[in-house]
Amino acid sequence: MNRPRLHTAESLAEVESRPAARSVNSATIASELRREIIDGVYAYRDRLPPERLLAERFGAARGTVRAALARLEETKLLTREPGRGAFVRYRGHAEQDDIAELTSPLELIDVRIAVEPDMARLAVRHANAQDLRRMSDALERVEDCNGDAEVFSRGDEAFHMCLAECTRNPLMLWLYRHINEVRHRTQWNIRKDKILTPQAIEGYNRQHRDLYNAIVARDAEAATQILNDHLKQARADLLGVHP
Amino acid sequence: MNRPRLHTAESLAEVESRPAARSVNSATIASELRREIIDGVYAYRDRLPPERLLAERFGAARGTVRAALARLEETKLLTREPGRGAFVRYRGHAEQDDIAELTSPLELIDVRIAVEPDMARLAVRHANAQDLRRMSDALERVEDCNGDAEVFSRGDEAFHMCLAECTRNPLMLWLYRHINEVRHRTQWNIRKDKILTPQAIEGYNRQHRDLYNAIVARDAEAATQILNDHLKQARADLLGVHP
DNA sequence: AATCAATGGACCATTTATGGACCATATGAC
DNA sequence: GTCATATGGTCCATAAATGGTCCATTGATT
Repeated sequence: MNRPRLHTAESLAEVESRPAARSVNSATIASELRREIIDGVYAYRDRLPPERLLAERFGAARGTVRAALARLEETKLLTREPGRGAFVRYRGHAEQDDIAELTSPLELIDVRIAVEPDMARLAVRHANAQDLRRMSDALERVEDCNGDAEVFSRGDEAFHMCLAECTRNPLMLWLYRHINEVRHRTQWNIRKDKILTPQAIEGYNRQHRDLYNAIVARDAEAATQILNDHLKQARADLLGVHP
Repeated sequence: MNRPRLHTAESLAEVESRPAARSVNSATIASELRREIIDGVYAYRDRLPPERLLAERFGAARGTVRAALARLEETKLLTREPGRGAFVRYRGHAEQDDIAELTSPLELIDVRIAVEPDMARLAVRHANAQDLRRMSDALERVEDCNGDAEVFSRGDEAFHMCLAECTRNPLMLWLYRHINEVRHRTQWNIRKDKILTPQAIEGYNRQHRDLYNAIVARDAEAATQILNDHLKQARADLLGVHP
């Protein structure tokens, strides 16, 4: 039946909900909304109430609210999209929110570049025979993906997870589990098909094999270098797909 | 969470025109369901209520709920199976073991050596003026420890935390918060007095100052190198106290 | 008097939500 | 096995919501 047609006669009842004294100017509205955004009243990617509702709430005209929103948009706290609404762009406290939702693919790869090369060094130092066997298994599985982006992606995750296990460092393993979780759950995986062409997969697999050999040979410098190249390449592929 | 509308005295005027006084949009529905999944309202492998029921609960059309569910499925929190329902795919991290208890100081420093040097590189790339100011403040505080190991230790934690914030990378920040938490809570802190002699503290502070200057100068290579030396020294000091 | 912000109203283009209907599959009762 | 029911998957035409824009008017400050 009839849906939200809110702003009808209730405006009369809302006389008290706001001070609504003459402090109705765009600046105060902007600062109040800014505070609410930073305080997390509206979380990252949440939609703010429609301009018409905000106008009612602040006892101001819609144009005034629009001026306030424009300020917040300039400050990068908001983005506004015609027909859709105003959305929070400010990424507040990662502690309470879903970290996978807050992390962009570029930020993810930057973290991986920071962690994994030296993780390979630790892996060389601490991997035992059983670790190497598991790594070899993972390597074969990811090489058997036949160019399927989805299968490769899962196998790749498992392979890198193996590397983390090779370090035999519980904290490192804990950290990488979470990195991998973010990687697995990041919504931008949509681009995978564009990035993971059969040729790209072949290249990645070659690097995987090289990395495995370096670890078996206990060549820490080579392993670090290979993984660094591997991730830098992934970063370049990520950037190259859009602009 | 974000219920801007307050349902106060609307009862009289609102005979029937509003089944649900919320701004119904697929994004908020998705956000609410995601929160419930992560909070464990629906556990791993649980089935969510049927779409038609959810639609009723949220006062939205089924299509709107479906849009929200589609989003959750993209981020791998759900799987939907025709004829059966929508099932939670997210495994809440059991967090059974306290990672701080499982980590030795050597393992901790190994992880820090892996993470922090490249973290400094990201900091150089992304720090803004406000970040640098905060870092400068932290630097002064840690330099004012007067050789007190405990005070230095806390200030040092804050300084390195500042560095993590300089990266402006939410995932990196999230990870380093946990590294720092482990560092703070690890019980092996007993050796601190043996390691953190006034002379050692002085040396560390010199490196801190150098690191800060390198970041201000946007010299990524120097910053990386300094932090690497800094942590390698800490590692050596840690090992040197025992053998 | 001039200026400037705010107001209130109207209209536009875009996007989303709605309310059906029908289908295919899965599950359980018989 | 058969059937009824429940569930997700799909499609469609319509309605509603939303930000973007313009404009004449008002009120306060300068």
